[in-house]
Amino acid sequence: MKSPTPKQTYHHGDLSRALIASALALLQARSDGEISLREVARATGVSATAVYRHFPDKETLFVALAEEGFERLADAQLAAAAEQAGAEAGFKATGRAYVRFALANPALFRVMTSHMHLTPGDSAVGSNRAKRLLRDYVAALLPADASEARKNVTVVQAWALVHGLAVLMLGGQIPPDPALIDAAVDDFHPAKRG
Amino acid sequence: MKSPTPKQTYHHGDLSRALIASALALLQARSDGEISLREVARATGVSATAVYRHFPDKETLFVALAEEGFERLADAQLAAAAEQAGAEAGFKATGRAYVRFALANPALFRVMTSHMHLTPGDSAVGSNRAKRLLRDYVAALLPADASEARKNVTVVQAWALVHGLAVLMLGGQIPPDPALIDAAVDDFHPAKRG
DNA sequence: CGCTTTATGTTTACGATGTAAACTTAAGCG
DNA sequence: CGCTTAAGTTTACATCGTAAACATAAAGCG
Repeated sequence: MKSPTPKQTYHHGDLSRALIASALALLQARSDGEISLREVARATGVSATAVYRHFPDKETLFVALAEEGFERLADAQLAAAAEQAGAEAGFKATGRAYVRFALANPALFRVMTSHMHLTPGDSAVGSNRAKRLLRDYVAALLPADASEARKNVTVVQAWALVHGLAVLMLGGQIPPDPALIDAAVDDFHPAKRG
Repeated sequence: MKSPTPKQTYHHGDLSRALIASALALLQARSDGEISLREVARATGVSATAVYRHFPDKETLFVALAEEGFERLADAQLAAAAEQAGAEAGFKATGRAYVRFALANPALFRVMTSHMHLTPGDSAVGSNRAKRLLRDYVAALLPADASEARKNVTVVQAWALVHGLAVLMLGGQIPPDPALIDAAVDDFHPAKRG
């Protein structure tokens, strides 16, 4: 049997997790601007090239960060939904949580959206939880005989609405006003018929 | 003697315009990835530091690119609206044009959205034309007694919807299907009451 | 136990980038 | 003409991502 305390068999002690942790901390600190590989290595107290033993390149490290971000987003959305009774209230709560998360974690959110295109397809991406939640809510809100295409369009609309709100507010194009988030999300009504 | 063709009073001949032109050409070619200052200078046939006689830094050059992009976007939206009769048809046409523009000019659109936060406030930003168009359409579509706040919310919703669609499609999160654009945009109906 | 292998890091090095500083050239103007 | 200044160039530097060579510690095996 192995040691009772969760120990690592590695040299330094699970560097990849340490790198991700310091990177997340850096992202939380600097709410804008890019973050560099070397900066992450420095914050972890390790040489820059040590990173390459755990990630093939900077991009891959950032994809890992993005995945952690999607996990947290999904957590926030599920928690927000759990506080609500009824499909419509829950649906809207997830939307508000999406925008609030982006505003609360601007740098992380930007990393998430910059590296979405590299998510390894169907492999374990945490955002799948959030996607399923959204799909289920849409199915519950639409008439039972709604076509699959119609559900799809509604999912896309809802996602685009909150994503657009988040990005535009982060970019300073729209005031990051909580009341505006609530109004814009709550007043979204899926078209009953196409 | 000098040449009779339109000459400039400057040394090289209006470098800043030449820089912007080659930068736009580069953006059209590479539909993804960043573009560097030195790359733009190289493409213009000039030394890297020559750029600094016309722009204080890279950021400012890119803001100029973004402004040109917003002009073109506004042109595309106004042209699309002009082809339609009636407020609702025109409104939707501008939305479709927004998303189509992004998909047709991915690199330019990314520069536009990355540098939106630096638009010099009220100073001559071309996007103001597009914003006014949107505002006017919303005013025409909403009941005459709609409050200013309600109009505002509708403007924000419409903008967020098309912007989110564009960004998510560019990021590969949503298939860049023209039919999906049409469906998502056309099925947007402003809430009559908040 | 010692020896070999392999995982994990480090140092060094290279080309690219953004930009500051010093220098050069060419227009414009008295 | 010579002076001033605007427009470019060369050089230099810190930083970045990352390749290559080297170092070391852990693991495995006789």
